[in-house]
Amino acid sequence: MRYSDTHKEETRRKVVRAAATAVRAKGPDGVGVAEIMAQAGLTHGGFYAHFPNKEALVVAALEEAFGQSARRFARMTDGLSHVDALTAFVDSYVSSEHRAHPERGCPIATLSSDLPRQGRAVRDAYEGGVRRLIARLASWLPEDRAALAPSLLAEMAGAVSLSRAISDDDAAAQLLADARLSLKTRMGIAP
Amino acid sequence: MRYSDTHKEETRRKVVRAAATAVRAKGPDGVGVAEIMAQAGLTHGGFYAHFPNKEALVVAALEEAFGQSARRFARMTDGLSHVDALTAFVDSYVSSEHRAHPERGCPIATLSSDLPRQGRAVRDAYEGGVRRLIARLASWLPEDRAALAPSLLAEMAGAVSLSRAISDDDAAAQLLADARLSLKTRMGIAP
DNA sequence: TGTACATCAGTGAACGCGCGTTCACTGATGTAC
DNA sequence: TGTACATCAGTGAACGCGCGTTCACTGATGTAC
Repeated sequence: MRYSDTHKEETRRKVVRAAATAVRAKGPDGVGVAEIMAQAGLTHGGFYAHFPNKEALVVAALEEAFGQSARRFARMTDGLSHVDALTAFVDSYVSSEHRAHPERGCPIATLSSDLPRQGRAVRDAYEGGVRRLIARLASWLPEDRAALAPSLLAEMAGAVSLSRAISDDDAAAQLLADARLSLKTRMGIAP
Repeated sequence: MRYSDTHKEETRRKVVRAAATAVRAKGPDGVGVAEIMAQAGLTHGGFYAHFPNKEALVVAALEEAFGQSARRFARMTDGLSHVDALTAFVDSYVSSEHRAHPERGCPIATLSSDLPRQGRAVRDAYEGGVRRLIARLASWLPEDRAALAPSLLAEMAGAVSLSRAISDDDAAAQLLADARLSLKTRMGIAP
């Protein structure tokens, strides 16, 4: 083997990370293979040494994006009580910061309407990510509210998503603030 | 004039209606001009007698889609008290029926993630539709809750949107039911 | 240690296809006489 | 009323372009001697 054992794997990871950003920024059908490869510092021809086709890259990109979110939230909430974890989660998810940066945000808020139109493999990867996020959220909720996790996540993603359609920053911030209060009330952690 | 005065206008309306359905089903970038023209019973070449370009059609399609929703809700809530109108609105928006039919549903629930990536004209048409829907919703709410309209709409659209990512029908129905209850509580009309 | 070789990650030209758009043409229909 | 004409909504071939994918080739690097 003329390259180090990990060389190819490292390249693959670079491509997947570039794809995770690009897919969130432009949607699965809005980015091209060549564009992603260029962002990883490569040319498009080498793509098929790593993936059988574009769909496989989109699947990997989605898993990477959900994984990034998961790791970020795990770091952020590590060691906190359930109540503090929920507060931190809501405050960082339903935020102007998240509204402004779809390319590094939650795939649900960024890709919800693209996904139902994708192929089976992509939809499955997406649904898996959604399910894991719901499970994490449920684990922080009091037992008698854990079943609300899916509709709470829907409210969070819906708020960020709609806030992006509102060009007035103040109006968008107000929407997000109203959503945070509603969410915390439903979670039983409102001040 | 060799055709009736209204002939061309009628054709245009047919095209716009076909586009309103196709755009919601496949997204603005997922449908082709030829496909929409075929669905209106025409060939693609005639398209440019009606629209300067595809973007203009997408704008018209969005306005048509928002208009259809508006007319449907107006019909549904006509003559009802504010409380009954809100109930009817929530029950029909946050429903399994809506989840199952993006192609004739609310553009917000169907296109939220595509829209931020569209051109200016399309985003403006979308934002206009969003604003009108928020205004209608606000007009039904008690005065001291009218400001919640944007975040209520976000919760509704988010619930329908996320329910489409959940393949299990029962789990999706439960999410929608939880969302309806939450919405009615926030509106002050829960039983 | 130095040299020839083998490997394969990556390159870049080329392909087929679908799309938005253009344009010369057609033919149905209203108007003029 | 009947016929020739003018109009223009609609047709369909053709275009340029970008995209996903293929493939013959390159050249950097580890291995064998």
